[in-house]
Formats: sequence, structure tokens, C-alpha cells
Amino acid sequence: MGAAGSMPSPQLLEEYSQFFRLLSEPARLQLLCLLRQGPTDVATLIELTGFSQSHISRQLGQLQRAGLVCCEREGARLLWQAEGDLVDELCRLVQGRLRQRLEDQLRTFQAG
Amino acid sequence: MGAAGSMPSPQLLEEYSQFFRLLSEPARLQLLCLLRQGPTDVATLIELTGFSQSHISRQLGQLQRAGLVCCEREGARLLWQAEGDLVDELCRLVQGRLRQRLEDQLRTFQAG
DNA sequence: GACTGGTATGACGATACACGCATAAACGCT
DNA sequence: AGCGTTTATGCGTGTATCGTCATACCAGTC
Repeated sequence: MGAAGSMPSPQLLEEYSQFFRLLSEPARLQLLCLLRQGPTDVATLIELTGFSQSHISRQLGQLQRAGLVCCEREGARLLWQAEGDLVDELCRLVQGRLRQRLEDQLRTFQAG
Repeated sequence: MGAAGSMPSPQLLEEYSQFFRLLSEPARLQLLCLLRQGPTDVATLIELTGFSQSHISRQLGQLQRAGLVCCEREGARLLWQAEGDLVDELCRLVQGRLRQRLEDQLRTFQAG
């Protein structure tokens, strides 16, 4: 029942961390969550987040290159939306961990 | 079939990104993967990674505060090991995505 | 074509953090 | 307690990246 898996290659390790880095910025994660709700144009994203247009454009560019969001033209402007539910699953897993950890802390606090 | 979930609170968003930030550094991810193989002392980690002792100590501290690794004394030195398999699951999911993405690229490359 | 609204990009300051070096703190052992 | 070894921490430096402003680029419209 040894849980010892194999070591990822340095390249894979690098890819993993690059991917996680995308999610390590609240701004990007917020954009991802907003775009999960449905197609949204940039003006709305600016309004909802308070970020500058250039900043949002850059973040969306990064997310797009990673295949996490996609866009389609709607007349003059672009409509963005999240692609796939990978991020949702990841967040669900992390949330479970965070919750469990708080419960443990609470338990030891009550016991000690 | 609307996949529109609810928006996480800003605090939760911050926690998520903090967690992902831990995994966004190849050094930390490498340490995590090494410690998944079994209890390891710092000297071995230095040897395997080439990092300085102080750097490894700091990274392990961060991972420990997040509950991803734990340590026990073995005589004079500490033996570290990974705790739980959350990171494994996360990496598995991400790997699936990366693979799928490469396959898609290959397909469109062949088609186009 | 010129004009207009929307988007991407160069330049820049501010900030964060990865690392190493030196050193202090902690711990086991005698 | 004192010594030697292991680990943690203060400090400095270099680099990456966030976020903004200004501006260039691009897609529709007249």
C-alpha cells in the first residue's frame, strides 16, 4: 500500500507550476470565475473588477493561451467565456482541503 | 444544463490563489514530489535538488504551514514527508488537461 | 478612403518573492 | 552545562510580474 508514485520529469514539473501560476493570481482567478457564469464582454469585466482595460486584456491573453478561456466576436467587441471545468474541479478539491484543515484546527483547539 | 456556478467570495478567491501559489514554484513542487516518495532528511533534499539549506528550509516551512508536508525528528535531524494526496490529484487533473491540449493541437496541425 | 469604438502592446514604477550568505537559534548527545 | 550538528532567520540582490498610462493596432461603419 505504498503510496510512492514516480517523480515527474523536470519539464513536466515546470508545466505544472506554470499552470498553477495562472491560478495563483486573484485577478485571473476572479476573471475565470466570472467567465464561468457565461459570455461576457470586456466592458462588463472592467466594471465588475475595477481593473484597467490593459490589465484585463493581458490576463485574458494568458488564460487564452492556456486554453482556459476563449472568445468570439460580437459585432465590434469580443465576448469571452471560460472553457472546460478543470478549474472548477481544482477549486472544489482545494476548497475541500481548506475546509477539512479548518475543521481539524477547530477540533484540536477544542481538545487542547 | 447551464454550467453557471456561483461566484466565490473575495476571501475564498484569495485563499485559492494563495494555495495555488504554493504549487506555482517548481522548487516547491519538486520538494513535494520528492517527499511523496517517503520520509527524507534535508541533507538528501539538498543533494537531490542542489538548493541551499536555507532555501529548502523556507520552502518546507511554507508547505508545512499549508499542511502539505509534516516532519518528525529522527535523532538530530528531521524527516520530512508529504501529507495527503491532494497535490497528486491536482497534478493528475492538470496533466490530463495538458495532454488533451497537445492532442488537440496535433489534430488541428494534421488537419490544417 | 477616413472615422470610431474596442483591443492589444510598449514603457514604466511598485511590489513580491526566489535564492544565497552569514548567523542565530534549537536540539541531541556526552 | 558545553559541544557539534541540524534547522531557522535577518539581510541583500536579482528577477519576475502586477497594474497603470499612453499609444498603436484592428475591425466595423459611413
